[in-house]
Amino acid sequence: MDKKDQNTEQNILNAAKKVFQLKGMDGARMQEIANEAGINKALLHYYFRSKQMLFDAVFKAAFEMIAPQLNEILNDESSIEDKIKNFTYNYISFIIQHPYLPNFIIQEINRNPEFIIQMKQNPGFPNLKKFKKQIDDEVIAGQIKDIKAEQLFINILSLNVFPFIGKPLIEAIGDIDENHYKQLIEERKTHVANFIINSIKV
Amino acid sequence: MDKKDQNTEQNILNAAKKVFQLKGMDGARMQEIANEAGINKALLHYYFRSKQMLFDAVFKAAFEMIAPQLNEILNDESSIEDKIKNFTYNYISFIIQHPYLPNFIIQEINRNPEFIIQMKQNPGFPNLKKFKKQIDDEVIAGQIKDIKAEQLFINILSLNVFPFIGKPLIEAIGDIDENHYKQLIEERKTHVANFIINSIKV
DNA sequence: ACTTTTGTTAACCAAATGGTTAAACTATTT
DNA sequence: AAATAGTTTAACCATTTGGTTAACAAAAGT
Repeated sequence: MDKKDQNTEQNILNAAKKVFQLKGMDGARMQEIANEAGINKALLHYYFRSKQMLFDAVFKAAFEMIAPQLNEILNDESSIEDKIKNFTYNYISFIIQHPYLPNFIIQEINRNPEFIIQMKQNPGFPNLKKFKKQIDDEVIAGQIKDIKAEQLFINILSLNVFPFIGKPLIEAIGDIDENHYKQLIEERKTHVANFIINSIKV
Repeated sequence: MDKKDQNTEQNILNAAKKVFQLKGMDGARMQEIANEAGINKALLHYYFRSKQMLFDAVFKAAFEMIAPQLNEILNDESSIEDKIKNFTYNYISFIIQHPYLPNFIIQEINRNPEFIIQMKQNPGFPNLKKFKKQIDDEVIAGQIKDIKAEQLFINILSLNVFPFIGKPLIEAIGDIDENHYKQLIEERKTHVANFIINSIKV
């Protein structure tokens, strides 16, 4: 009935994504993925030979959703101020739609750092080169305060990514409920850019 | 021979800490912990009834190492500028000594958010109240730019915690090797505070 | 000395888990 | 319609894994 049933492979991928992103590689169970997909466990192995291969497919798909977002700040042509504004707004909007993505990727990369080394071979893999040149140039031209491109990049990434990964911790310490958290994240779409730009503008 | 052998319980805790922090609850194996501690697997169950209880002990100990660090910025009496400087410097120095701590705690809280809700009952649990009042007062007094205490807190936490959690990602994107990474982190002991203060100072 | 308690181990167990097999069912080709 | 190829399932299997048991050793108490 469901449109999904017409494409078992995609159906499996969707189910696997759900379970893997929630429980991680180690915590996920093939049976649970099969249940989620409404199929037999053997069928998982028919389409994807092993748990590892199924996981790899899910992880790769997840990373390919994130990579273009990062390239927006790394390789775009606009001024640094516009880039930060656009990136912050777009990234946070995007993650609101896919809240499990950042934690999933970070967690699995930490579990097995070799993953990211393999991904690095990919042509579209984010790269700091261009960004570094732009920052160095703008610093020399006196358009922004003196700052290392690497540090600025880490700061941008931190301010945008951590609030999602650290959600339960932030909620607990700040006595913040689900709604308040959502509202804070919504504000951050513009707040984060202002915060960064305030700090580096001359 | 080893001094550790005199206290099996602590010996087990150390081994468990090592394995759990590296592999997480789901990825850790009781046998591996036993091997790491150089003892029989049954002895783990003699001292800590179950994997869950052993894990709880390790997690609690880990959180109790982090909590006082956070309270430094939340409950200290000094000016906001001094607090940010001190906290940043001390926190980063501390985590350099315990690099697996942030990722372990964040990962396990996300896996089971109920953990942190239990921890919240604890008297020493970090709390935003005092910090919030201080920020609100300093904003009204015109000593710092207009900013919500919650957002500032999230920013401080993000800039300090994420660089450790996102290490492999940062290294991959920035083409940064172990040494360069260490150097960047070292710089951040002061850089982060300057970055934040720059942004909020009037 | 001997009894009791505490600490430690090897062997074992039941349940869970990733993976396989052989059969059945469905769609496509001839 | 018969044969072929592709899809799906129930039952099964080997291994791993958390946990238990019973016996043994070492301290501690008497």
